[in-house]
Amino acid sequence: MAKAPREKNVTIHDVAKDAGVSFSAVSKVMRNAYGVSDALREKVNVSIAKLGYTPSMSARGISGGRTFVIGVVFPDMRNPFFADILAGVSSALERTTYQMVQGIVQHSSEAALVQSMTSMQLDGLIIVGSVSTSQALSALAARIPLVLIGHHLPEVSAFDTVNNDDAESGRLAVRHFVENGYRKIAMLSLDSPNGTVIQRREEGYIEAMKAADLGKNIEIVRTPQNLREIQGAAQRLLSGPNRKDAIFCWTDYVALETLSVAGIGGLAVPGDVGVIGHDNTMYCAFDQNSLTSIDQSGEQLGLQATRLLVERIEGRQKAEHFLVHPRLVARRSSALSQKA
Amino acid sequence: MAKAPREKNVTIHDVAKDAGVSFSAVSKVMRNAYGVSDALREKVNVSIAKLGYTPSMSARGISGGRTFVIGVVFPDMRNPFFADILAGVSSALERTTYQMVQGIVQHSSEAALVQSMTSMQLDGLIIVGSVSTSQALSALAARIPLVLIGHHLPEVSAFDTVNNDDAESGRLAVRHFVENGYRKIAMLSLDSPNGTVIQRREEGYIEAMKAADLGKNIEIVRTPQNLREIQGAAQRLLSGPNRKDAIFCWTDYVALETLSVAGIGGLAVPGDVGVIGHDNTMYCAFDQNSLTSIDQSGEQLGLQATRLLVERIEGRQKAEHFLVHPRLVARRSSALSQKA
DNA sequence: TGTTGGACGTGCAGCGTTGTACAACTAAGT
DNA sequence: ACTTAGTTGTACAACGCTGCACGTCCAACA
Repeated sequence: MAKAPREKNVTIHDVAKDAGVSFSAVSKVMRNAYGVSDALREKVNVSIAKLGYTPSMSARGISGGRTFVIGVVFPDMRNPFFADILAGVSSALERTTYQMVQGIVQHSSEAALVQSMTSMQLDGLIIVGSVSTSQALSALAARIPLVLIGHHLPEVSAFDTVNNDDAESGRLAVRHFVENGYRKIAMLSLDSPNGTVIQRREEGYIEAMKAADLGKNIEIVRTPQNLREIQGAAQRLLSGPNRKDAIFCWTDYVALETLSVAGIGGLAVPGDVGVIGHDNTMYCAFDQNSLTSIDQSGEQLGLQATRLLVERIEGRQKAEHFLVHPRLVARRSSALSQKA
Repeated sequence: MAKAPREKNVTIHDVAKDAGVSFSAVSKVMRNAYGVSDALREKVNVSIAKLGYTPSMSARGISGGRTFVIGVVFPDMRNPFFADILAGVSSALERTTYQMVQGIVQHSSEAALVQSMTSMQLDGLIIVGSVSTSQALSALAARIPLVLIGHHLPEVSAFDTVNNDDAESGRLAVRHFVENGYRKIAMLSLDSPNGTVIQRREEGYIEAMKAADLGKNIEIVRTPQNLREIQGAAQRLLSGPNRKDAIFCWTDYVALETLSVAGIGGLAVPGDVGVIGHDNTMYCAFDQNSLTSIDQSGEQLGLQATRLLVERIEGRQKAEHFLVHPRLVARRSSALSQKA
């Protein structure tokens, strides 16, 4: 328990002493405040550079100033889709003074993580795929600027949202399958506490199935995010007398697992079964997968969310809701009709 | 620029007023300090629960206490290997009071990110695949408890390290190829500013090639982390008169790309070319990849790093260095000899 | 020469904690 | 009743900043 002796950080006082000015003057320079002569600024900057001073975020935060750090919270780090979102956030932040830190909800609860981040006085938060209620999120939004990615609930006004049109995703998949001659189209969906995103995708699937007069073929199987369970579900859909000839998967790695199960079971893709994934992550394009997938442009989502968040930090009050339109990227895994 | 009116957070003072005690008393309860009666503790806890009080990390940090938050910094979020490390960290933290936040070096420099995290008064830092010099890291370690994953430089004493035996990885790959009848074995490596990890892997490869009397076949191609360049490099290795019959890739997605290039080029795996990846990430097991890979157990690395970091935070001074031994997981992509 | 006002620096009161010094009270020993 | 020691709670000075209220100086103008 003995505390190791740590080097003291350089503070604003050290800089002030070195430059021979008051510490408030240094603070003014740091904040680009009014009433600083060029001479003073220069002196202070020299000392800052000499001593390698960097301001303490904690102190900034506690005394009401900006920390210029935003947080991005997401549920899982295995899905490469989140990397796309982060790339968008990252590039939106590139020309600003903001830094970003991430929080991944794994064992810890979303609430606890968000609590930690809030109490670190971050300037704003982007939460991806939140499992909290609108009510809890509104309460949170009263304490910190907030943007949600993947939160479809009707007309929240305390925070902004950025969404893919997930119903359209479902419709796109079904229509593409139908155009390519598939009929017994199932959906492999997610058993999730955060309903809305996946639910919309299911609704789009159902709607398009009915529109194509395939209502009797509708089958949705929900599994948790667990390879074993996904595998089992895919196996069931691809065997027995009621075998499906096409599967729309809620995210790419489920689709890749489905390809794997089909291969092991001796089924040809796309001949015996078509597969469509979601998110168009980098693995789709590999020749051994050649997976048709629906692109919701994670990068766009991240970019827009960041734009909205920064606006909000700068003072915007009125909520904005941004919708991204998905597009289907066709590859071999759904190309029944083109098949020789 | 108008600042939105935000709800004030509940502070230790609010709790004190509600419970009818001094604010110091509340602080004592929070810190489990000596000299608190059960009655007092009870009263305070009731008020805390009632008001939903949570301490401010910023204030804690500034006044020298623990924040119970550690940071994990890594270079990239697309490589699923890092998810394995985080899973390890996460599970090591599960039974403790520590929270974790992540920082991903993308556009921002590692130094700037680490600076931000340090100035947020995190209790400790784990850096994965650092590009900083040992010298800079030692300086950093003087300010904050530090553990490095993937930093092979000799005998640093200011911080702990956790490493895979990367030379052994290279040897394992070559030996396995040789045992399976491959001879013209190339290595697809990384063109990286952080040399040490990949360099060791290359050294292991070279050493084993020489030991197998294949020194004249040694060929190492380094590319940046960019699918286009990787693709080009794989294509070159797999065509022309000097075509290789086996490729050891520094990480799995490079190997998956190599499988893809082989497929497009009409080469059979494992018949015409064998492929081995590194990290044994989840995609290896899919039937369409069935990629032999070297498992360095990211989860172990994360687990051990976290253990060491917590020890250091609690006061350990002497450096420790932990080495993990890799193992090869054989799948179809390298099974030349077993081929019918 | 006196006055006004703008430009520039300084002083200081917070911000929400930690942790130490200290006061008040209690119970036991004389 | 009187000291002693232990136990419990309070007061308060940090910590490193922000941002406002002032004080000082100097130039320009009447």
